[in-house]
Amino acid sequence: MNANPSHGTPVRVRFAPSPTGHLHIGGARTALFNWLFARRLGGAFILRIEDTDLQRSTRASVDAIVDNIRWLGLDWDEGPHLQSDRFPLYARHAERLLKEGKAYASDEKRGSRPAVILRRPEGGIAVDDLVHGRIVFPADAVGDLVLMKSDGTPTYNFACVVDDAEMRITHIIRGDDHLSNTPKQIRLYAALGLPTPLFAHVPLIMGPDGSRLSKRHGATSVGQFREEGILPEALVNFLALLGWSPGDDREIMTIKELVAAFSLDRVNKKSAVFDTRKLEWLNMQYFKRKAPGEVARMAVPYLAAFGVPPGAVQADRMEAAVRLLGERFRTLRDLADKAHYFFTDFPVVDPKAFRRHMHAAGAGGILSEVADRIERLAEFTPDSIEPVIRGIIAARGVKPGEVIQPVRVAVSGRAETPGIFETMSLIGKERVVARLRRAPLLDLPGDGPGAEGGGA
RNA sequence: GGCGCCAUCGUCUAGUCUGGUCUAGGACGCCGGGUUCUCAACCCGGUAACUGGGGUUCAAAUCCCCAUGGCGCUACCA
Repeated sequence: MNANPSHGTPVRVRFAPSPTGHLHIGGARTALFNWLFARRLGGAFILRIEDTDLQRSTRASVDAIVDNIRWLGLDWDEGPHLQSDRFPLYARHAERLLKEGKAYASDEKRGSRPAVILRRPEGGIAVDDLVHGRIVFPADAVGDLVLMKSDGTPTYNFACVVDDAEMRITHIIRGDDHLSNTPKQIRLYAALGLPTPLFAHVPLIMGPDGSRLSKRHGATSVGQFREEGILPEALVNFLALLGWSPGDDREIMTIKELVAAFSLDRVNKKSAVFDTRKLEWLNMQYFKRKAPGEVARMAVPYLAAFGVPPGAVQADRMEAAVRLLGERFRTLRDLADKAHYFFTDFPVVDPKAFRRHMHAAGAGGILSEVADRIERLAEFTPDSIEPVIRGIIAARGVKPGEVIQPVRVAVSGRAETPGIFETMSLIGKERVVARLRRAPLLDLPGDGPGAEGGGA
């Protein structure tokens, strides 16, 4: 049924999003599979924008999608072609089908002209899908098919088939949601007298509740993960593992390794649930493999959301903060949140941490003692700070945490930070002392009873 | 409703095509322990799955049928 491009024929695949919104995670995965397939086989990856729906398509969406595909590192060999530039082509093919009697003009008057409709096929249609195998559709599964709408624009199925044929696409790799379109399209290739490409329908990506991934599941666009500070290589790696696996136990794979290992016959049939936690874990794995200086540079723009404008970030200080934080962050946004207090006069204070450690008996006294003793230090290094704190712990005969935790909260605003001596040292003596002195005076909202609902 | 697709730990998956080597492997998460100034990381240990029922066979996660469930499509949207 399907044309079978011989081994010598160069592979040509395409990604054809419709520019009615952002680049969806499912679309990105489809683009990635197409790209991996093309690169693995030395073929061409073509970008085509399906903007036949003039009402819903926007220029901004085209730009955003293209930008995010580039960000993912998926370079294309041709395009982006816009279907809206190709309307005469579709009209020409429709005209031909009309002349040949394969299509008829609708007698229903809806727009300025009659719609062009393809006559229903005689028998059933079989699809030989590269991931599903042979699928047979009964004859009545395909009815008459509108090709050109009354407004003169082509329908999706028609424009798609004309373009895939014109662009000599050899393999159509797309989501399972297009499976039921396939018999219609095969029917169209036949009517057009054009060779039918091979099809590979990849499983859909679902939300945690098992329904198709959509906005209500939270972040679902590539742009949103980008804004969170997910690395493109981590997202690519993660997406590659959704519906495909290399067949061994490898999970952390570079783009190069993915290209080398990719094949359509290892693509799953079952839809996959998108697990943000595993994506974040993978993201951290990529941070671990990067130089702290590079991570620091990437994180600078994210600091703004925590009150630190890019101009206020000293590069060496940020790099030191990244080294100190180690593996304590999973996204760039997360890193910025955990590093902001190295750059501000005072930290954003977590009320829970404050309540827990600052209200402990003697906390105020401890903080002022630490401030007094530390202020006299000539050198403000981890090695000079530690004996002072240890000395106070010993003199009071308390557990280390009873001193260190109040200090940690006063100095960073939170109950978890890297080692306290290193943290204090990097923040700097002046700011540390000021924070220790101010903390006991703080009166945090949400602190007292009834403060929770007190808006008005 | 009709048509189609799919079905292994909570999640991603290996194993299914080419039945035995699977008392079903790995990873995320979760739980416990170690380390420790907190958290993270790390190390050790643990939890947890072949949807159900019928066949076929000496033997079924693997092959066949039915049921059930989930999802998709059912537009002059894409």
